Amino acid sequence: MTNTKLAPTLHDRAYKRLKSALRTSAFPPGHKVTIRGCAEALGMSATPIRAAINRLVAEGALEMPSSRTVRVPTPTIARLNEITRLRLLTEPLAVAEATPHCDEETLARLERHQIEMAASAARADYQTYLALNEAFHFTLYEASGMPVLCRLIEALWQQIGPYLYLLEPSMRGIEFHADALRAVRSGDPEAAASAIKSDIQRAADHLARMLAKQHDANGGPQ
Amino acid sequence: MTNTKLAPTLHDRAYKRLKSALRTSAFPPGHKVTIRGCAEALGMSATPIRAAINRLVAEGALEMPSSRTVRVPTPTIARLNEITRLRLLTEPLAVAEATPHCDEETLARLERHQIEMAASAARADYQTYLALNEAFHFTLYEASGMPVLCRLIEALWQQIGPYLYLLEPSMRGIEFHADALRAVRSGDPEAAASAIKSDIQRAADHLARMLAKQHDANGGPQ
DNA sequence: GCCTTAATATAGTGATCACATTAAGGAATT
DNA sequence: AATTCCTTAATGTGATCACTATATTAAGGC
Repeated sequence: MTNTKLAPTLHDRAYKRLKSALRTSAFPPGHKVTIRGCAEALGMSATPIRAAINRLVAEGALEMPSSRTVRVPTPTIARLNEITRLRLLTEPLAVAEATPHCDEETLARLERHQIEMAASAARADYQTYLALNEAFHFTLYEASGMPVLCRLIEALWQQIGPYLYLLEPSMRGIEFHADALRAVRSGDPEAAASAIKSDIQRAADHLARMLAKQHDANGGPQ
Repeated sequence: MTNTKLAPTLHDRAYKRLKSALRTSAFPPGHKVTIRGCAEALGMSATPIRAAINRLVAEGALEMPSSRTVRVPTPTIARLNEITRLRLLTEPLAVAEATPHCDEETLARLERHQIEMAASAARADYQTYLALNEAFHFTLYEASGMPVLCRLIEALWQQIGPYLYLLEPSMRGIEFHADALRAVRSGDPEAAASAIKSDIQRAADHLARMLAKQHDANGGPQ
């Protein structure tokens, strides 16, 4: 019992730090991610960084064009559209499946998340808002009892990480969460799925608008 | 231009070897996979093995219960059912999307794969049959132009690897491939999707039957 | 002045080593 | 004979080092 704090390995910490950096768009799109660079930045050796980068590449959060270079994926409208389609396919299924399996405790946690989300939105605290949004969605999804589906959705979220920061100025979507919560409470899977669909669609529309604006602000291709 | 053969790194070779071993059920379910053991078996150092194992864990092909042990996932009926549902959700979509985008060359490749599949089935060459089956499905899916979806489906296939060998005695499913091919040729997305659905459902039914038989051959739980 | 080529810096690949932790096996005691 | 404790073997973690390939830059020639 010399040290009870060493349980999370350096691999985990490196992975979480890098993942968080990607989620918050700390690296610009197309940025080259190097092992030695990250190692120096995070103050650890190359080994845990290597593992973390490998994992993120395997998950699709980073791309490896030439097996020699690793970089942050560049947002494209086509990619965003594809991910949105896949989210619309998978997440409503998770919600519909979760609806009959939701116990009181899960419902209470969802409610709490939703209330705190409204509070953080009022404070314009974007970081907390995003974290709570993720927590709301995934506590709901995990109630489906479909772990493979949950991992799959997580991978999709990982891949829209670089886009998320574009949503900052809006911070809407809570109303759809309320709809979903009501539908789950009354045991209506289709209504719950539909509410989540609206939530996803709204976020995607907003992102597409932002991306298009930013795209022709850069003056077209090349 | 001294050496043109070194291009595939040891990481890749280790990954492919392990992946193939899992695909062909070379390791029994629940088998403990150790870094040093694999390193000695594959005749290489620990470093590439570690990366390969990490990647396979990230992809869900291996599971890591205690961050200290890595093992081959144990097949359960619930897991198989979930993966089947997700396959039925995603793969028909890929086929329907691929149908209008299939050019002549892709169609020719699909036809060739199908013919060779029939030949390998006649020879009872199960390894080749499985490889060609995979090739058929993924050339079709990749014609959809949805790379994220394709990666996702690949992850699902990875996770049914330990189950596949159970299918050995049957080697059916070519008829659904023929249906799918016809539907794609005539530009009917729904019919193509439906054919793939039948293919998946048939394989799943067969697997479930085998799994149930093996399950009560082991005499219930414990 | 531009293109080509060589040299250097940078970064990934892979091996090896030291350390910590856990699991297993054997021996001793009850 | 069974159980418990201690020793030892096995394994993952993390660091470091040597090697190699690639990219960048500078210098020389056309």
